[in-house]
Amino acid sequence: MSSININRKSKIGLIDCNSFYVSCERLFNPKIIDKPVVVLSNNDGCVISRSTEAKKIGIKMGEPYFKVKELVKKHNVKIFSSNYALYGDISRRVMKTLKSFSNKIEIYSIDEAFIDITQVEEKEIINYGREIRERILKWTGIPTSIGISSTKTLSKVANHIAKKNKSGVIFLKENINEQLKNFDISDVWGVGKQLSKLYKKNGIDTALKLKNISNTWVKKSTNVLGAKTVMELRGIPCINLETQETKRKSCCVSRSFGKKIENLEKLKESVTTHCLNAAEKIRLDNQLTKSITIFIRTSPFDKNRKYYSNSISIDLPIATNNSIELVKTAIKGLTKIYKYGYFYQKAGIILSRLEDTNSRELNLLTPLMEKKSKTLMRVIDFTNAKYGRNAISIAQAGMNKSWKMRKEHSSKIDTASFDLLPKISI
DNA sequence: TCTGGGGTCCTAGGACCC
DNA sequence: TCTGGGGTCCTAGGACCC
Repeated sequence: MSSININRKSKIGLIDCNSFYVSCERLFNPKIIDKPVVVLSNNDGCVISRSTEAKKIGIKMGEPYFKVKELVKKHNVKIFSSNYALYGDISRRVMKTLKSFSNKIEIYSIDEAFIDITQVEEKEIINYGREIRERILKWTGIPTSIGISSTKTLSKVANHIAKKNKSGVIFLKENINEQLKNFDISDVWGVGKQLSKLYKKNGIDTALKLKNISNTWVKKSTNVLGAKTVMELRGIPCINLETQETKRKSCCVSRSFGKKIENLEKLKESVTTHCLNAAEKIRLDNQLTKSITIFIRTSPFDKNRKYYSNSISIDLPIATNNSIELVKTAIKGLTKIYKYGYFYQKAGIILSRLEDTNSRELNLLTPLMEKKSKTLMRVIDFTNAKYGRNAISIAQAGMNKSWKMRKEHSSKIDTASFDLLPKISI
């Protein structure tokens, strides 16, 4: 079964890791446990994870790093560049621990999962939540918060409250309205920037007011998702628990450059590198792509220069996951959208309309070439897995990569390496 | 000087057909 | 001069999430 129906009597828990990336860095660096810590996005661009101490200082989520440098210096905040290999690994450990409680789990993001715990009796529910927290902390070292209620949207609300609560576990059943009354509309799951603006303009500034809005109004003013959110706040489940991990439908690889680039050759290098990475990803999942999109843009923040952004989508004649073929197509597309005289800040590719390799079995008519290229791709993937990404690459990807992103604060922790484990002297 | 990256879903509107 | 209407399918772009 890939999806579990949630009903009014369900108990759905949302487990969310506290300051996840920061917590991961702290695992390997006990000295920073009580210190203000932040983790930066790729290219050391924005703040994407903050410890409680860092939040208190006034460092905001998503803020550009250069804007908080003063605060960082003043309060001696510890800074980390992001290390997704590490976070992915720790995330798998957390999810595995969670599965020791139940298989009725939806892994919602790298640091969040829904769990169906309907079988647990109401009077036991808080204790059960505590047990989950304790086990995850003990087995992985990661602190979590748990919100429990009868719909996903309400358990999100509960989780939000649990984050600010000492116990870390909230069961939302009685006095829901009391809680929703003080719950800001923009913190409701599914209500983003645009919807917030619309709701606030109409005097709806809390979750309770949204809950009590008329069905006709919400359907007329928003879309089905808006209506679902309202129903879910009322305790009427509209969103199922997706227990089966599905394959991705598209695959995007893009990066900002460490410094802006003007030159087509350098853009080609980066697009080539992105293609190789994306192709490897879909091969790993046994997928083929039927369409590739290439996009480039200059910085949207630079008010002194003219903005340029363009993309092109190209359909592949036959679904493929062959790196070389994808690179060739991408370069062709890039050449079409490239304009001389701009300082580019970012480039990327998207593979879409992905399908399973199995859906297209090789048969007698399959050209020999295709079989050969499959073998070549397998060898490349194997070598790169063993000797590090890009051990084998193609010349087009460039050797010195002067456009490479900034990563000045990396903890360089590799969970597959013994050398980096803390040493104990006896 | 310096502003992330990778996804999903929905919908309006165009293309096409009869 | 007059220039339908209704249906389906597809896609780009927008909104949302973390």
